[in-house]
Amino acid sequence: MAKRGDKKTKRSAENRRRAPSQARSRATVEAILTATAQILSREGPEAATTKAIAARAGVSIGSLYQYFGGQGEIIDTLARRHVDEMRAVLSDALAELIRLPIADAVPRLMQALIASHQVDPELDHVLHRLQPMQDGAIIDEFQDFSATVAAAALRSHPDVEVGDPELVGALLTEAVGGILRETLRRHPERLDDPTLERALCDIVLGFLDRQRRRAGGEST
Amino acid sequence: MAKRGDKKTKRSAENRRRAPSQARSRATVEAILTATAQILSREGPEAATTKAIAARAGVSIGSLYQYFGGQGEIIDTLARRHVDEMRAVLSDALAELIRLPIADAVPRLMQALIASHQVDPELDHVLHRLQPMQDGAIIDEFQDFSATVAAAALRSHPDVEVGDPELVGALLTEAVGGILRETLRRHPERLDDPTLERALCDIVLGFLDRQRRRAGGEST
Amino acid sequence: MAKRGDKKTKRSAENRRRAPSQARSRATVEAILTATAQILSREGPEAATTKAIAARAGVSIGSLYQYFGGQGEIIDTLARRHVDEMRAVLSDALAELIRLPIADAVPRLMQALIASHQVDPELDHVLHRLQPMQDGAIIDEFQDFSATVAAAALRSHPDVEVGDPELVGALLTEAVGGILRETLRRHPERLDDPTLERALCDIVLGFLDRQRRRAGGEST
Amino acid sequence: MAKRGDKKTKRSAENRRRAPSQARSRATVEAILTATAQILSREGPEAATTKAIAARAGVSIGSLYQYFGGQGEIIDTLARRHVDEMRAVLSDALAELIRLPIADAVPRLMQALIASHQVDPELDHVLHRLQPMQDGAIIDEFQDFSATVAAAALRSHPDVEVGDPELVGALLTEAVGGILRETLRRHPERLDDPTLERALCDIVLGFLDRQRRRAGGEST
DNA sequence: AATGAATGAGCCTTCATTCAT
DNA sequence: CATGAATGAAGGCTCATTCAT
Repeated sequence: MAKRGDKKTKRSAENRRRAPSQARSRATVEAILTATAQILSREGPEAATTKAIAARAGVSIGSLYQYFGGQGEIIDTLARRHVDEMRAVLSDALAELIRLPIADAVPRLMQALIASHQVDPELDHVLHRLQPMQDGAIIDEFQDFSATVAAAALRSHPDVEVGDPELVGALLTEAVGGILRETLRRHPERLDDPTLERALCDIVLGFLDRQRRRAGGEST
Repeated sequence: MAKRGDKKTKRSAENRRRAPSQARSRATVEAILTATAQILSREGPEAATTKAIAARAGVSIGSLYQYFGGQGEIIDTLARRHVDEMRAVLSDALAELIRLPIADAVPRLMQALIASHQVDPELDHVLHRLQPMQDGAIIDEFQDFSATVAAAALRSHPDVEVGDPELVGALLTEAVGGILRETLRRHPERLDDPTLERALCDIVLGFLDRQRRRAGGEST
Repeated sequence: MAKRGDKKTKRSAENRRRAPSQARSRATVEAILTATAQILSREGPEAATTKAIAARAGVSIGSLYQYFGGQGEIIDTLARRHVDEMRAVLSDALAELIRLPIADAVPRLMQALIASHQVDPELDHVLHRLQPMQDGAIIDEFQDFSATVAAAALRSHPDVEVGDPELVGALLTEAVGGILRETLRRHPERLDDPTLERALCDIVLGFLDRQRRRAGGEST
Repeated sequence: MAKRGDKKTKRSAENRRRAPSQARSRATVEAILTATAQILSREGPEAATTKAIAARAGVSIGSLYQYFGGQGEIIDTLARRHVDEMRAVLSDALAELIRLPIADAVPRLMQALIASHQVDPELDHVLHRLQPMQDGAIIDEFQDFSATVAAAALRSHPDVEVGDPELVGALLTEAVGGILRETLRRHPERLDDPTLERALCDIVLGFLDRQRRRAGGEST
């Protein structure tokens, strides 16, 4: 690896790869992505060389370039998939959230966030390290999505009063996300502890309590 | 970069460069560290090659190895300094925290955490990305320190009731740290908004409220 | 060069390049080995840098690592080939040696030793200089082989009486080898002088004479 | 090390060093040479960097260049000393050699050769590896000296008949030298075995026997 | 004289990418 | 389409030598 984001990439994005349409092609693309994900999470970013990816995928290095614009694109694609998976897990839990009172909705949301972070924590961590620092990193989309979801929930719940649902949604999901990522990285055993989920709920609900009180106090 | 944490580091304690004692030496060391910090925060980890560091520091590559065991050691030293600075900023605000009621102590603590995260946000972010997945990363020491400080505060305040001050301290600082780092990275303008600080306080105090209520409820 | 025998060699059996199978590959390998041999014998070990080898072989530096684990492995391979060649030349002359009386066998053996040392004297010399002080140097295998051959010859000839054929074989081949290498290195013109071969025979036969006499005298 | 004989040496021989005349200077020179010899024989040629030499000698790197034209000159000086020592050991045993009959002279000579090779076998070996390949290597002077001594002995002994004393002297000393160096390098334990010395004598005397017989036969 | 910080050419090796087969 | 040999820019590091102090 080690070269992502460098200026010396010689190939422009619109190069040669075709959209995989054949079954064979699709299988190759899958193999490449799976291989990359495995290497990335098991051996770390430095191990994810094109040679290693091709070897584990059981294809030739040339095939990598048949289907992807280069190493960076493989990782971007992987990031997109990973984010989509996390997003999907989160979405699944969202359907009836609106109808629940907030005290019930928050635990569900927390469970969903925990679940989505468990999709592939190592990969998630590696992708966070690998994505460019600039804005627009694919991996950041999950945080944005969570924030949006949270904001919508805050906005639609009549028993919640917050001044700026967008901001609050962002802050709360950043807080929860920060906790979850740190926990998964450094204290994965805590995930089995129901205390964690309860604490996450308390953070969110406690915050909303105070916001409500504050709003009430201000308006009185 | 891309090689930190590799297995092939072969420099032992013996042949490590001597601690600089002359004024000239110290200046060189400073130049190297400053140059590295600049490149790291402005151009990213990939740009921090030995050549680039030496060039920006205005010294020869050889001088890098006069004072550091290699590229990794430069970054480690930088990380240590950065963590120490952040820790110092946090510590400064800690003195009389114990005497204050929690509702006053928390805002102070939040201000201190905000201030410590402002020491060098870009560098902080890059160092977080540079850290290996395993435990023991230097940059993690700030989180550990914050957690310890928070735990001590929770423990020593009579108006706080939490079951596991260590865990709660860790979770709250992870939440706040997560928010701050994301905010600094993606929405730095929010820092000027007093809403942020208030929100952080609400998160912490709201959580403690609920913990207290829960504890009270359980014991009743 | 200068780095052979260092501790930092990190290439394990796993990631060693595959044995070349295609014709193109074999040609590249040959080119690399030939280039290395040439540089080694014409310009000395210091000149055998990877850059120089690749340049003379007409390949890129990367190709060196496609087929060899590194500079050291190229030289080891070369050494092995050289030793095998020398061994082959010596072996060819060995077939019917046993049936000849010792006075006829020794001249043949000397001729064979001379011939085997003429395979590539400069390379031989450089390889001797390159060898580490410890045991196990590839280049030493020729001496060991010669010693074994000589010991077998001594043991199987009824007109020879020596106490310790292994030791005597080793000493005589060391003597002859020492003479031949020095002669080739510093006085190559002497090789054309039939005196040399005669002298080598006289050394061996004279020594065996005395051993026989000593053995006879002792038993009488 | 590793750079001896390279073209890029920037300094010409007639550079700056003064002949050491003060006591202090002489001590420094000694320290440097001793340090170099130690490193060379104990740790091998790769370890003999100017830094290591200066460190072990307890002087600064600068001092190396005060007294020597560079690393190469240190080693050359060391080689000269080593050769001189070996030569001295050999010379000491030479005085009354001429008066002894050859059968008594040869054992003495062998003892002397063994003794001279024991002066510092490791250093001797390293110097052989380090000296340039071209003619005129300092380390070769011992062989030349031995050959000359041997030739003189052969010439002056009435009970010896050889056609070309110079050549024979060279060959015999090459043989003995080859045996001794190989023995010291690979089988140092054999030196304690009196068999070795006897074998060396037998080689020389056996050879001379045959030469005499040949000469006698030819003249008859 | 002595010191040792500074220099920088040069070394070995890696790895993303290309392209002939 | 697939292959993988070939490429070569770039990286980290070493070490003989210089020179200001």
